[in-house]
Amino acid sequence: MKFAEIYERLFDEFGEQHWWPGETEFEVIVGAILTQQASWKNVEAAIKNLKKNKVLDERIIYNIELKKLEELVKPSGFYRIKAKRLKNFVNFLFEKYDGSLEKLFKLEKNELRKVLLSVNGIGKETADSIVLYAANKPSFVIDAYTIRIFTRLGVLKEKEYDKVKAAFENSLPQDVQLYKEYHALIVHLGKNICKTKPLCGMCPLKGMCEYAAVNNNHTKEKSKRNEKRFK
DNA sequence: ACCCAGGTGGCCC
DNA sequence: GGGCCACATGGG
Repeated sequence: MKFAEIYERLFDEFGEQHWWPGETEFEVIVGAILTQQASWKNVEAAIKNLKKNKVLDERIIYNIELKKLEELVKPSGFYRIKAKRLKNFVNFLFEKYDGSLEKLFKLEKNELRKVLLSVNGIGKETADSIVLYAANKPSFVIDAYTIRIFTRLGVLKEKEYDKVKAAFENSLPQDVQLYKEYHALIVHLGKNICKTKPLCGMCPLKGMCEYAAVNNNHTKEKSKRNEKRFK
């Protein structure tokens, strides 16, 4: 019930987010893998390297030497493991779908999600990002911001990925464009406003946000981290 | 000198 | 099923 209202507020405040920035389906997939726990700025640098060297292509990544690929994706961080993950994906694509994204994307969305999850290095968020932003099928993407923000809002009790995903999908029409925009707006809010401190005065969700609860959560999270760090 | 970023898998209990 | 950890670059 609240999910639609929050979307409206975010959209009114921030407008179209123009996600995903990738030019091709494959570029979206590469971006989805490289952006794991990395800033998009760093991912852009890595993708730029791939483009400059004309490597941003399924078959070329399939054939390229791992060491070479590692060098190119280095700016995105975790570069050895991410190079391996890109290889894992294209290996999967060529061995099971003749290297054809078109064939892969013919799968029904839940089936597509399932096979993507079978690739080592593609977890739930990456799989959903690929289903939604590359294959254009309505699979709501959940990330750390989504769980943090909606828990603080009191809209969510559950923090488990699949349950959170179901909560969004059961409250919204199955609309690819809406799912794309909503996730992008949540990330925008998380990055710019709800990051380290709840700036409720500037937040488009003011009035829905329990300020005290938010503050308490922050304090708890901080002290828990500090406790760990100083031990 | 910290902290954080559009996570994931492996290992342990 | 949950808690920890490694993975690594670039920016605040």
